[in-house]
Amino acid sequence: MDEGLAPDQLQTYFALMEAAGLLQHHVEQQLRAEGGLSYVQFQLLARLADAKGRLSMTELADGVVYSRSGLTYQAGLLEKAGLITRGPCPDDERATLVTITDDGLALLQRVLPGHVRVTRELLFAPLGPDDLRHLGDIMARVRDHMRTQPPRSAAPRKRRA
Amino acid sequence: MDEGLAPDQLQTYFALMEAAGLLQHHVEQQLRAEGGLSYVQFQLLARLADAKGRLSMTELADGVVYSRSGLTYQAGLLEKAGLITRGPCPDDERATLVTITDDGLALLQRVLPGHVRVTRELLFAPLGPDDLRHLGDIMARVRDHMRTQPPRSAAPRKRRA
DNA sequence: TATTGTTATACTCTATAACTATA
DNA sequence: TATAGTTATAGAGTATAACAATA
Repeated sequence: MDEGLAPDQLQTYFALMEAAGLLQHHVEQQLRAEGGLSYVQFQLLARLADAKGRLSMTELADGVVYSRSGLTYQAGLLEKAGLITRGPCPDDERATLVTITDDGLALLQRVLPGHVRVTRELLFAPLGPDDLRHLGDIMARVRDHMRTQPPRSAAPRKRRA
Repeated sequence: MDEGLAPDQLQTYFALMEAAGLLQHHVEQQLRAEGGLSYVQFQLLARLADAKGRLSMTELADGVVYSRSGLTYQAGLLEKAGLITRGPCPDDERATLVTITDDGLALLQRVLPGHVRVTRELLFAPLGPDDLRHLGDIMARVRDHMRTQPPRSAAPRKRRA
């Protein structure tokens, strides 16, 4: 099996992508309806709430957004909504430190129950304790592996639509 | 545990979402670079290739796109690129039947090896045979469960950014 | 020179509603 | 009336490149 995927690999891949897509779609609907947030914005707020201190723009972007300007755009929206603040960094005057506001934390709290509800009903409902253990172990390993992969600068041919 | 998620559930959920996001991002880069296709377009072509016959627009949209006009837009692009054709349906004159062209099939073939390569290197590299079996079984069950869930018309409160 | 962040801009994609035509 | 598909249009989001300021 040097090239191509075995049939069970292909099925697993497609099942994973479809399930993740459906889950993300439902979660985005819930976040939008109950908090006016996109999933990216939710991720940024959650990351800021987790890192109780402040994060630089670069640290905040990591893994969530794939371009500098993309984060500047989102941070602009969140700041305008009063959910975060941006300020100078004492250590490095080039950097901007981002902090979540009390309103931001409150919004996160308001949105979380529904978020958890959707996740539980859609993802965990059909799984037993063993499934959960296996899935958590596997996905943690996969995620860690992906994080350490080089950005893969591949860009060979290019044609068509 | 009637409300909220256990810590291991939360970790599993986040690991799944991050891994799926990273995988999708890499796959999209590869598809764009080697075939000029978005992931949605790839899904549509793959679905058409799989269903060797023709599919109506509604059948084609199912699960991939969440609005009628979204599919019309994508189908317009694919047709303009010569990858699909649209024609009338004998059974139901309201419907449009979509077919993948030889060029569409050829493009799919050209893109598939790289697609498989990314998937193997990113998703399957860190997994053993048991992992693959577990993951395939779990995700198939989760996907099937999600498919049968009602569209959940929830849309309670609505505020903020 | 390299890095942090912003801005300007163009582009892709999606969703809503209005519309046509057929069942 | 309900359904299949298209169109018009507006809005959100992303990426590229050029830029300013600091390391």
